[in-house]
Amino acid sequence: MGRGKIEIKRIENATNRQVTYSKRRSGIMKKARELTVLCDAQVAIIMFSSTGKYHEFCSTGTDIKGIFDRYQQAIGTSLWIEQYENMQRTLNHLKDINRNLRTEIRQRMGEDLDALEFEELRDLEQNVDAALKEVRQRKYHVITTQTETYKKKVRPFLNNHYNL
Amino acid sequence: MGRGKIEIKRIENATNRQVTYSKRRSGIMKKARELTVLCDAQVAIIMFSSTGKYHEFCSTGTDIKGIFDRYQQAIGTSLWIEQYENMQRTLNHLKDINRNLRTEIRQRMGEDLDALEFEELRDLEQNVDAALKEVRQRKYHVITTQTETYKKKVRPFLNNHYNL
DNA sequence: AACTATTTATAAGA
DNA sequence: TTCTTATAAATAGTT
Repeated sequence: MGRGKIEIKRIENATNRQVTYSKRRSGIMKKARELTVLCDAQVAIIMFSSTGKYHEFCSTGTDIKGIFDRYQQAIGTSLWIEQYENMQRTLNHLKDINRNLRTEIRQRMGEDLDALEFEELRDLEQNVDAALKEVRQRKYHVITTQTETYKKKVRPFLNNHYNL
Repeated sequence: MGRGKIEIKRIENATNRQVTYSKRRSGIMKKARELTVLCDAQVAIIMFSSTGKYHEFCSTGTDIKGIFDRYQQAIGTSLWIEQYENMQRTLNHLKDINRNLRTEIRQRMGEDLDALEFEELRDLEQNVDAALKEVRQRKYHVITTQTETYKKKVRPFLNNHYNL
């Protein structure tokens, strides 16, 4: 398509090569844009010229990263997707655990007891009662053996910074 | 270019859309191949049709990953490392929280008290003592108001599955 | 899948 | 570089 037919092989003249690159690049980008609109497709294009300059195209509603993510899922060879999803699962698991732990602590502080049934309350009572005895015993032990001055450090029982 | 001019907007007929996608896709791929040869360029293309099928093009001498790596270097910022490191930080933070919460619970159970100093023990004792009163009060409340039969559900106080 | 009338892209020239 | 234009190439509608 042009004044003459050309052979598809490397253009040796550097200037011509750059001009052709520029023209054909914009041609491909236009075609890509049309394809995404006409056919409701997602397209990502990355180009590097022989001089090292890069250009990209990406269909609207996503980005290069999004399309590459999808690509990796499609071919199954997830280079980092798998690791990412693993982490996401672990993260959610940890959040669940932390929520449970905080509930446990609140109940051990005598809060949020409405959700507990009688048998649970009975177990909790016995458990807290036993704990209280342990703490008192330990406190007595400290009083009778410890001689140094105590630091003023305050323990953060269920402080706000425990929440993520 | 065809029997008639078309408007660049989504083709509503699904069959036509697929046919056009197929034709134009091969057109773009051909153009991309020609560009890489004529202009000695590197090109990567990823496409997803509206039906979810994917196709790719990549210039010879490299691969999709290679071009995306180069792209990331070109734009100077890794698209994925950042997100990954963010997650890693969040994960470690959650693990710290989790560890603190479990320590708190153990101490509220009267375990691992050796690390506590006198004032901490005194606070803990008061706290557990107050909690015990709350639990007893609640248990009494349940006994005197609840009439239904209690389910046999066992609460998992600090069960193993709390650990990650 | 093929065909072909048209539109579109572009090579070479200005 | 940007514009022009003759010609090659792509493709929309059809079979």
